[in-house]
Amino acid sequence: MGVAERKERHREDLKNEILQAAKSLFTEKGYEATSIRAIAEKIEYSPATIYLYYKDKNEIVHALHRDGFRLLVSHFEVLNTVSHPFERLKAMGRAYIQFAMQNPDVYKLLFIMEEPLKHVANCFEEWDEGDRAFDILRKTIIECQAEGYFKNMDNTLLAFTIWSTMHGLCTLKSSGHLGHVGVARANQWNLDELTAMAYETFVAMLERMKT
Amino acid sequence: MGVAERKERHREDLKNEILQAAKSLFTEKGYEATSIRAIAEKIEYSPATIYLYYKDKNEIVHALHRDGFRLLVSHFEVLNTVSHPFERLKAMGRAYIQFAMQNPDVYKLLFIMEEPLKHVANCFEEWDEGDRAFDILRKTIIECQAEGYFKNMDNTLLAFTIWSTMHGLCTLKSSGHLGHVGVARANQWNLDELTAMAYETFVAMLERMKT
DNA sequence: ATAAAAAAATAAACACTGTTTAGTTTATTT
DNA sequence: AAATAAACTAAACAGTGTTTATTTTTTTAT
Repeated sequence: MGVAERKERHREDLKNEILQAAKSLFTEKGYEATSIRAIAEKIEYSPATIYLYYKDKNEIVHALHRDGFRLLVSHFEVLNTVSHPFERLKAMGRAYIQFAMQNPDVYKLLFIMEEPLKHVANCFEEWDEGDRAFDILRKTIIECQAEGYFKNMDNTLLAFTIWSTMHGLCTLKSSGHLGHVGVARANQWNLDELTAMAYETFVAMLERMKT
Repeated sequence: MGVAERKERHREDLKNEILQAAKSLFTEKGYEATSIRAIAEKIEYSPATIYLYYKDKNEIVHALHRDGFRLLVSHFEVLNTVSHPFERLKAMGRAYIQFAMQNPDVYKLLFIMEEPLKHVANCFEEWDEGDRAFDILRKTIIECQAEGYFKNMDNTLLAFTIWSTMHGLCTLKSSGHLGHVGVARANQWNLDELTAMAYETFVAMLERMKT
């Protein structure tokens, strides 16, 4: 009865091979510029074969979306070693920016594209990794409040605000908008320095939120 | 010699007609879902005619990009009547969110899509409206500093930070991410309320930046 | 008014895209 | 060895942005 299992394993292998090919092409050429035909050529199968393993292009995107959130959560997990909550919060911000810069296409998939999110909304049964990442932030904020930070502030609202700032910073940077206005007005710094310093400006604001 | 001028005027009319058709279709169906053929059908010309007036689809997008920034700047201009700089700053934030909510497709064109920005970068001669909008924010911050706000903070960096928060809030809201995590954790508010309150949370932070 | 020149508009094609259908090849079971 | 099931693919469909050759319309000159 090991035959069925071997075949099943082979199916899973090919499914994963498609995913890896798609991931590498998305990273190389971007989502819109990657065609099913290109993915098929990379794995040396016909385009129609892709559709035996994935319903459509969106399903491939969704699979990468799920993997992307796992990557982000694992990226955050090492920060559990930082015991002081406010230090951990500051490190989370830097880690978020780092993640966005190191994986721009994954970031796009997770937080910019609308299609993958719609798919998640239709899958009630499965636990959403995105929610988990948000709860990590919220939990850290609550711990900060126990240390005297952010008194009388709603933790969920503050989490939204902090997330917004991080997301805005990352997207304005990678879309080129920060570079466009930044080069002319702050030419003593390069783009990465500018991003880092804008974040430190925000941290300075958060630091004043004690008592 | 009025003949050439009349013809020129007719040319401009058609050019503008294409633009308006494109704008309405973009707003209705979104950028990617709007085809040249659909624009042509709307103005009742053949698809090829579009290319006599615009080099390609990007040039149409770019023209709308320019108009969009003019709209944004004009949206901000009424705020010059607010004399107190910090009040003006707060109002600018609300106006920014309002603009993004009322014109989601224009907002996408201005601050999310990368193509139009690249085009602007290649046009050194023309004054960029986007820069102007940023300078309005920066000028307001400088005036706030004269009133005792944001001491020892770099105005450009602070402008980036504030812009990032606004941009992050608007994009996370309209992409559905805010709704996705928000509905479960803050179901006493609807989406618009949630956005407004996250902004007020940020304003509360800015308010503490005095002295 | 008529023929020549110029301008404006288009039909048809090209090379792509995601996706589907019908058919062929390969592997397994009886 | 024949029948069945699984895996794969060639070819097509309807759509995309864009280009080329051609036709229609308008203007100019005789």
